[in-house]
Amino acid sequence: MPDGGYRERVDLDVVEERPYRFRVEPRDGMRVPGVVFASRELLRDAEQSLRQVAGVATLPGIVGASYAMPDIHWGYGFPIGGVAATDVAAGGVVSPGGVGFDISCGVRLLAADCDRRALRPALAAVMDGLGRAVPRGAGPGGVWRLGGTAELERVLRGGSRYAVEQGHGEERDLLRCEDGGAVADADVDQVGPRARERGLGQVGSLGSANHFLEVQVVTEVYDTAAAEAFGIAAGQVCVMIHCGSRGLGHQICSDHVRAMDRAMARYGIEVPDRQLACTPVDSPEGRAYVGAMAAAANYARANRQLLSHAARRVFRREAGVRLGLVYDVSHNLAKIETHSVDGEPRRLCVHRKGATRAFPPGHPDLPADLRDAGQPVLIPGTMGTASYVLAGVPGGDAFHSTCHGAGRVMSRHQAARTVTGKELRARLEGAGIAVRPLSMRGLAEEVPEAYKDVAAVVEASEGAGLCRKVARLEPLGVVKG
DNA sequence: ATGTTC
Repeated sequence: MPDGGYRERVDLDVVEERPYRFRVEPRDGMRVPGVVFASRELLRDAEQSLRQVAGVATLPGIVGASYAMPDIHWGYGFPIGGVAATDVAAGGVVSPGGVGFDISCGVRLLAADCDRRALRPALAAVMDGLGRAVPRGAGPGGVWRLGGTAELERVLRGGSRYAVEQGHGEERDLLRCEDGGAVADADVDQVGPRARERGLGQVGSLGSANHFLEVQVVTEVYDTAAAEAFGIAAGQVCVMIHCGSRGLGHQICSDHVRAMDRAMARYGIEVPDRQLACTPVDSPEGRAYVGAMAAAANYARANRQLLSHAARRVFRREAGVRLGLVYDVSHNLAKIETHSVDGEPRRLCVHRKGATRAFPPGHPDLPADLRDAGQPVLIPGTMGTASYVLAGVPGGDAFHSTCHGAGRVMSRHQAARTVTGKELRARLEGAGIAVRPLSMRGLAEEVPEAYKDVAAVVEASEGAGLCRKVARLEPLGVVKG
């Protein structure tokens, strides 16, 4: 793997254009400016990430600006929170670093047909059941044992749709999934043998780090009409699932970064950081990555579908409660979308890395019952803190994108030095939050103080005109790797 | 994020 990272350069010229919007003036090969939506407070110590915004602005075919969301922080090549669109017909590139290692990492929210008071007597049994039913942590293990590579290929092509066809969900679920539960352009031939091997045993598993399954309660509704359209109300119990494509997506990213790093020179592409490896979307290497990435996207969706199904079985058995899907959306993905550029419709490759698509009300790709409210945007908070449901807004900037969550401000090592897992568990249980961790070390690494304040991220996103708040949720129970 | 450094 190329070992990149920006070298120190002269300071960037960053101008506050208006509240929650900063502009990075073009220089040093930048083809477009940088535009960062954030507060001054959220940009504290963001120098490295701003340099990454500037680096992304040098990519061939980039249009508009190199954008970053309020939860911007340092990532591989692109900043996490980065959004960049390239013009496919004008030699625009696709870059695996613009998607990230956890391809199609995302969030799914289910709403229970009960409120927190009704669940209370069964909560401990539900949490115990979830603790047994939800595979998690590093390495293999998943709720679904795939028959072999042929069935893996059906998952890679069919995503949530295939999982539902096999009995792991309801037909209605697919109406509430981005892209109906599967993207169409998966090319399984571009998924290498190691990725396949790693993917075989992990369908239906959370993974580790900031991934979680939480039982939550809606503690505040900001937009009653949108909340009603989404099927949530104050006091209602929900289940939020945050996970991605596990080792399969990680391996695909590694494989295709390597291939592009080797091929780039042939296309005459130079980038200021090897981690920005890319080739034109319309090239053999570009098409190969896009096809493999789409396969990983479907894998991640099937993963969330299977975990939903596992949670449903536990809720039905332990509490007689039914879970309906609110929405499922990714925050690490590149998609070919049509957007207006200088008044002309253009086919763009929109990279969203730690950024969520946020279609406005009336968008034709939204299901009819969500058309008036706009697309639900699901923001997972840090363990033990609040999560949010947002909605897309008219005129949303950055190709209809908004934030994805709280960014880390403390390293795992640093975090684990501030508290033991045992202490943190006691603190959470004391606050009325049931915890079912796999590892105490892993729990300590996710101490809330290791992250930015998700409420500030959401405020800045709304203040920047990228989305609006619909509801706030707080955890009743956490299942973690 | 990740068979947490091929």
